[in-house]
Amino acid sequence: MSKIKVGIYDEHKLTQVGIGSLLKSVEDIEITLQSNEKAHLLDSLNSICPNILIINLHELNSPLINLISQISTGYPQVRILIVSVKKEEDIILKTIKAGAKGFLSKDSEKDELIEAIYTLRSGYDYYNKSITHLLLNKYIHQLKTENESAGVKNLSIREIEIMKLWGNSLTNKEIAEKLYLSVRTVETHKNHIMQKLNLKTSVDLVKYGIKNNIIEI
Amino acid sequence: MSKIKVGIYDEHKLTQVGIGSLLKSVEDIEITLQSNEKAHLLDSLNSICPNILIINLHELNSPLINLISQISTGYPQVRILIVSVKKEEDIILKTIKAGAKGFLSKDSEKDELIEAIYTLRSGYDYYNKSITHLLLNKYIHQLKTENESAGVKNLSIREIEIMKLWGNSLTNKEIAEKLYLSVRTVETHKNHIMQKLNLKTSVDLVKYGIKNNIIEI
DNA sequence: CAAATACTACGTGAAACACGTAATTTTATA
DNA sequence: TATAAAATTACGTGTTTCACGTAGTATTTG
Repeated sequence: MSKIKVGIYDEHKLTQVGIGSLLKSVEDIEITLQSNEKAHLLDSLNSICPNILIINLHELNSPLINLISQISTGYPQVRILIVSVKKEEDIILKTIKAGAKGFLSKDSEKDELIEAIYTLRSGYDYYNKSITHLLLNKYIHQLKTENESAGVKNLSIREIEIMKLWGNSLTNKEIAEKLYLSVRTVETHKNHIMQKLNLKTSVDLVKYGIKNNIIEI
Repeated sequence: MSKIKVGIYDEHKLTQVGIGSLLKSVEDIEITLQSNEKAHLLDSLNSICPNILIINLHELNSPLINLISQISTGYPQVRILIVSVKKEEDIILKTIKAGAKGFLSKDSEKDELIEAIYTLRSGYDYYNKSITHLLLNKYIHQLKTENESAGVKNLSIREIEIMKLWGNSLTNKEIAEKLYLSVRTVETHKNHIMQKLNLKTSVDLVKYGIKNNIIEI
């Protein structure tokens, strides 16, 4: 097999060099792209297409998240590996959601970095141990305590109230009567809900409600 | 530190002995309780309180799930480790939800069993690698997007087919197009479904579908 | 073979939904 | 505090879905 083409993106030159030199000594790996500037990176990706793009994450800001999702959708062959000092849950989740295929914390060993690269190369995702733990715990926690509605905050109290009644199999008319509203108002609230949550069908709304513990299954 | 007190519960005596003899040779572990009968186990827990209770899982039935949650709530100091031939997702999830703190599949090595025991002893949860993968994948998948699955009884094949598509947020029109039917036929099928299941609203239908694994949440 | 079930489809009226407009009130924020 | 933003209420209009009935044509089954 030919060498694994690795790109490195790092907004700080110094640390970029660090990762670069770490990988230089590895037989199967060749660094084909190094960049510390967004525009330059995107430009380069058009001509040079690495198998793995290591993004050295210092601070997670929305431009960077944007960059990740831009690359992961625009260049799906390029698999993104995040290397990050910080390993807060929400950083990891955001990068994964944005399309990163792997996540290493900075305290990882060189061996692990290489293992991660190989793993990504072979099509799997890679998350290092501490992160695996983090994700697992979060997931398990979610499994165990099926409670609070977190991201539901965008909905107003009234909207949630109506959603609950509706999720309890009441018709619009019944909801209207119970809340002393016109049926049209109930409809309007539901329209707003659908718009806010960007849902297409009421099936989606039921699912959303269940997932967010607004609707009892 | 004193020895780790391990209990073994196994509805089949033969396999119980297997695990027991495996652990007998381990210095730090002492088997303080062995049982193959629910009532006996619960009774014993009142006098003997092991640190770890290994439950050898052959078949997951609701009495067993009940037992797990009973122990995990009634005797929180006893940390439950499931050893199971089967490693289907839903079995794992159910045991975790019920309060198991660890899960090993039967193809695990002795070393892993011991590692699991130590890990549980020190207060952490333990899930073996293949399971970790499973959970992680499920979680990550959940983070990224969603999909579909297989069904149940009363309903005809066609009806389930339509229910699935509908549960996947297709409109009647889209379903009709996909299956080369008239929209009226799709409606008729849905009417039949509602009648058969004796459901009042489509909210109920979504819930039914989810509960019966026809609709993926 | 008869009976039941499945699959197809239409008619009709009611309910729900999509999308827009809009007045009033409450809440945030510059 | 003035003003913008969001929440709550409601209607108009056209489309889609739902409830309930009818019905012809398979297919399965006792």
